[in-house]
Amino acid sequence: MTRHTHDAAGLTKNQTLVMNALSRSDGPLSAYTILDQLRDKGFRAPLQVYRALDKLIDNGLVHRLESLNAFVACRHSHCDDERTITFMICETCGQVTEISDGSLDDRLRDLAQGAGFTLKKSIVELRGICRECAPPTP
Amino acid sequence: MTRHTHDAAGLTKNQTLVMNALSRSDGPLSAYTILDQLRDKGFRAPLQVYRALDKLIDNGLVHRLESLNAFVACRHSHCDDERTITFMICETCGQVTEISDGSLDDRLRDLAQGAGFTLKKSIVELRGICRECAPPTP
DNA sequence: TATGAGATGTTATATTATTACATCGTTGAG
DNA sequence: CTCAACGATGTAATAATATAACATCTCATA
Repeated sequence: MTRHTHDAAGLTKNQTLVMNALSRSDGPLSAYTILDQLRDKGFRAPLQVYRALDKLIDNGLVHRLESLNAFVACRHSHCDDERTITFMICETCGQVTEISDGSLDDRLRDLAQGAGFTLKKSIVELRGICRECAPPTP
Repeated sequence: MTRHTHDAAGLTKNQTLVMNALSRSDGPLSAYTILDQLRDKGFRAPLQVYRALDKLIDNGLVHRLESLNAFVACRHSHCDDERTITFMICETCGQVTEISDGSLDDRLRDLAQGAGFTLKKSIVELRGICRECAPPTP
């Protein structure tokens, strides 16, 4: 058995707490927001959050949004793991949508390969206004 | 005449100093690194750097790298202004290469449109190892 | 049981970014 | 010409994000 597990995915106590905080939220959370939400569960220091986030990100359960310095629970069916994920971030409501698109992924790989660049990770974040927040069509 | 200009592009004194610091550098610089480089030119506070950066970014002369919290001078021929720029960031040497690719841009626009998302800005940053830093081909 | 790896707790500090407010220079309306 | 308005600047303080360093704890297993 793996160590200190507290749920089906084999997460530790802190990892589970952080994961639950992100899953409950309908949008991205900053590390410090998570910390505040978990103070009454015994969290004291940012490192407790950052350490859990690191593992969750390694496992693919959480994504980091670089342009927000914030984190979201992965909403994906995890059939397509190694593929680039495109995040659409609404600047009005804060909602984040994940898209996995094969042809985008292919194009990015081709671009990298064409430059002799060994691709480790692709970051794609689209900033704009989501359908719900857009002015209604007349 | 426009205000406080100090060079051909119509930049102010502080904007010119920050621009020059970035142009001299062969890689991205953090705002605080720029601040340190400009202390002997009279810079005292981060805000002097951030304000200049904001304008330079508005003008398209500087790009912000979201995954590094750092800034680079634009190396582009500015023929293609409104297009998505892809940054290839070498995690070994720190060099950053800009690529402007039409088909990538088209794909991102299509993805956004398909979701009813009004696209304001696309962030594409590829992390990996550049050709020069890669192990030599045997 | 001893031990080693990974998880955790805690304090301090580093790094990145913004708020708030005062001043100054130029411009343009009157 | 004067002065109001705007944009750039200067400065201090603080907010927000992230990591370093070190001690302790838990558990699997050798």
